[in-house]
Amino acid sequence: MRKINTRSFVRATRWTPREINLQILLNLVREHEPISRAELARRMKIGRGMVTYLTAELIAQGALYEGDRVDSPRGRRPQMLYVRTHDRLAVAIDIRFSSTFVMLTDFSGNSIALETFETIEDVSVLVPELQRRVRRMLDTHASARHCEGVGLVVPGMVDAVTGMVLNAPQLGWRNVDIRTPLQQALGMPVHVENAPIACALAQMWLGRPGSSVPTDFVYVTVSDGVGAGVVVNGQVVRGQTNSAGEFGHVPLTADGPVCLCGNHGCLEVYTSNLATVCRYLGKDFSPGTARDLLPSSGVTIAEVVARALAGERRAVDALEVTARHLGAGLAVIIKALSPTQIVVGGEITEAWAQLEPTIRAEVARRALTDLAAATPIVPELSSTYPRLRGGTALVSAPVFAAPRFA
Amino acid sequence: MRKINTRSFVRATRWTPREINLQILLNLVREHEPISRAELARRMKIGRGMVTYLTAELIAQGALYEGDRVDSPRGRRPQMLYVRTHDRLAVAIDIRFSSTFVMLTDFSGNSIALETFETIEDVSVLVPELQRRVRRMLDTHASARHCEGVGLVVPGMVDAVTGMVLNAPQLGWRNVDIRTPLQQALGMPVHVENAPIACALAQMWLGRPGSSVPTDFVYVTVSDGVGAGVVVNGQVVRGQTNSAGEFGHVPLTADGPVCLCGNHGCLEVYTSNLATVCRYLGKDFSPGTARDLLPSSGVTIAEVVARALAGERRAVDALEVTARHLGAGLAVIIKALSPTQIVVGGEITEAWAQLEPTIRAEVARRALTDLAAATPIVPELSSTYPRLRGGTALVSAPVFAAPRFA
DNA sequence: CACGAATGTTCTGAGAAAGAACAAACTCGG
DNA sequence: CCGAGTTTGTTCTTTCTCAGAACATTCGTG
Repeated sequence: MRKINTRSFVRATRWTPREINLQILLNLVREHEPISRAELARRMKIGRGMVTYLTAELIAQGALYEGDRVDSPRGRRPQMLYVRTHDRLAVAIDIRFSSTFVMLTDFSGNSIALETFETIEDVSVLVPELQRRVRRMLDTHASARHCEGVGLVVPGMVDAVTGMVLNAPQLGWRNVDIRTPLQQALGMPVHVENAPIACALAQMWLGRPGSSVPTDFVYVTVSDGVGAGVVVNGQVVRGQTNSAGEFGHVPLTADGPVCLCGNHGCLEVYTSNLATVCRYLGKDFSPGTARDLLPSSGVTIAEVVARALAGERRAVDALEVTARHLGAGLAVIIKALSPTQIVVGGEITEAWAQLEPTIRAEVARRALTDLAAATPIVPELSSTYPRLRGGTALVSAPVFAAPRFA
Repeated sequence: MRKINTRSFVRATRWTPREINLQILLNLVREHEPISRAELARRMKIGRGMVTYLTAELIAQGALYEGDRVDSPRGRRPQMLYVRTHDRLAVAIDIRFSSTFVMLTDFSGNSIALETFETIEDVSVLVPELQRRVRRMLDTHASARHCEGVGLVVPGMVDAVTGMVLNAPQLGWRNVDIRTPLQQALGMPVHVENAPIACALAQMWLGRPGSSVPTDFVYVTVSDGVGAGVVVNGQVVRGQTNSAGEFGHVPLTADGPVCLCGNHGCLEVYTSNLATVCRYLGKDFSPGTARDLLPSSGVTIAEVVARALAGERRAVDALEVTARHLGAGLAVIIKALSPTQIVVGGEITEAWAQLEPTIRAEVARRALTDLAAATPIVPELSSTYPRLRGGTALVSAPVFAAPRFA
């Protein structure tokens, strides 16, 4: 659902319908490709002549391309249209607590190359390193295909307009501008976004063709912290201070463990990967100790999940408790926003089969209505690199999303 | 911020810009009235000719009217335009646990007549009673002015499309259709809406002229229950199951008193009027006893507020505790949505001066950032009948809100 | 190989926005 | 009292896009 904001663009001009129709057409192709001009005309209830006119412009822009003619029962065989994605590239970068991932993808999110290195927190060192790696990747793999931008995903709040990283505690960044230097170094547009929002955008714009764009859902990321990307009426919710979706710091209890944010009993202190690992190790979770404890113990969340899948009792129990609290957190989201769907991302989703019954039961127990209790909750496996898909979406989504009118 | 949904209306036609511009123009007049054509042209950055053309249509439709010419320093004196509200009427009905309010208002929410009677829960008795009262009101006070509809506000979930009351526990209504019979009885359109959402709509569309339409805020109602109307990107959030905004049932503690919804420690069990009165009376709050206890004790929330204002220690303390928990609840809303403003409605706002410091302190203590902590929290006094204003908004808002394209 | 049927293109007309030109109404200064 | 200057509001012409019809293309079929 794309919107035209009649407040920010002051007026509709003679070209407004044209821009709207171009947008609708592009999205119809995106959702139904391959699709013929005649079919588009039927769906949009406009003449085929108009479609010819509009597609010509989109083809000239390089947004669509014509495929082969395809068989049809009778009459002239239709010429199919496709969204041009395979030769338009994007670089997705995911900066996390310990590792940084760099992936070269095409516009539909298909991986072309992937690199990993230890996270460098000093921006003045990080930017040249990224520059070297991205350059090399493009030289090696791009082969004449054009890279249209970089999508940088960070664990923390980001200003939507300036791209400033306002606060990313895991990286120790406060009011860091990485966009400007990286943009200069690489000579291409750089988009910076908070991880859950980027993941939500990927859900919207990199979903399977044929499925329509989801318009009311919440993407919950469970990693070192717990965050959420909220989409309402087809628009990402950032809030006044770019801090919407901080469901990780919703309190579940008034007297639980202290969280990094200073409050007691936040969802995050029960369900973050740190908390789960601590629980597995039999240690009390506390924000101070966890950071030091975990690396020294050598146990990672992936390890805990693997052991749970192998049937180790202690690991299963630790995840069980995480699932129960996560269910409580999701129940809050359902009460607040009543989304059509909740997508959960993070390492623990690899054990979804074991977690789901507990989560569902907890949600059902707390839901206000049967319908709310039945809210679909689906996992996105971390093996599909959701955050890197989010990075790609940062570059490719603006092509499909609502046009901005000056 | 009005939106045009490019998904539901399939395409933009040649008349789309015209409809958009009519909408923008109408809203500019609404926000800046009185305003001249020349000023509108400057704001919309279009020629004065276009404005003449568009205003002519709106005047013909009866949406605008021309006022007097006013003085200007030099040149031809501009002719001011106004939104036609004073001779367009609406009936607002607020059905509450004990009393039902019926108000005849004009389109800007000015009260013309007000009646109250004891709530009748049986719809087949309620509808004829409402019919009698509305008829009489219109006969007595309308005097040639046309009543364009009824806005009915109920404490509970309402289906946005059908107008069915899905669940209103205070009235004992489940899947009750009051819209159809009332519409037939009165022969005018009836809009049914959940109270917090209606109040939020009133905030958007019946705000003081000169102030722009707020686009990201939450309206929290504190009465027998606690609910919220959520507005994001200029659109009301209803959620999949029409149950968005149920912040009253967000848990503050895991082991607090049991709520009507079956869970422990909901915001509502600490901050609803029932809870506050129970606390004042020194009784433990429990959903079963409260309903019976309060009428028999004869103490109302208004009484408690009055005694607190008069300085009675016990009343002040009871409200203090309510305020602290309310602050905790608002903190959850701020984390979830980061709104630009929170509006609080309900009887307890009459004691706002005493409550505010406590609420603010609690919000600040729990907020994640300084900016979030500074989120404006403003009261709407119940003496201004916010729910009835909401009823009026149900009728008048569609005139200003986004047009629907077939 | 003519015919029907479907797709895709081209052409003409209608209607709205854009903007220039014009009319109206007022102030101010001589 | 009158004309210059200024601002508002109206009218008229131009321009550009949508709408829809007519036309061209390309297939299967008898």
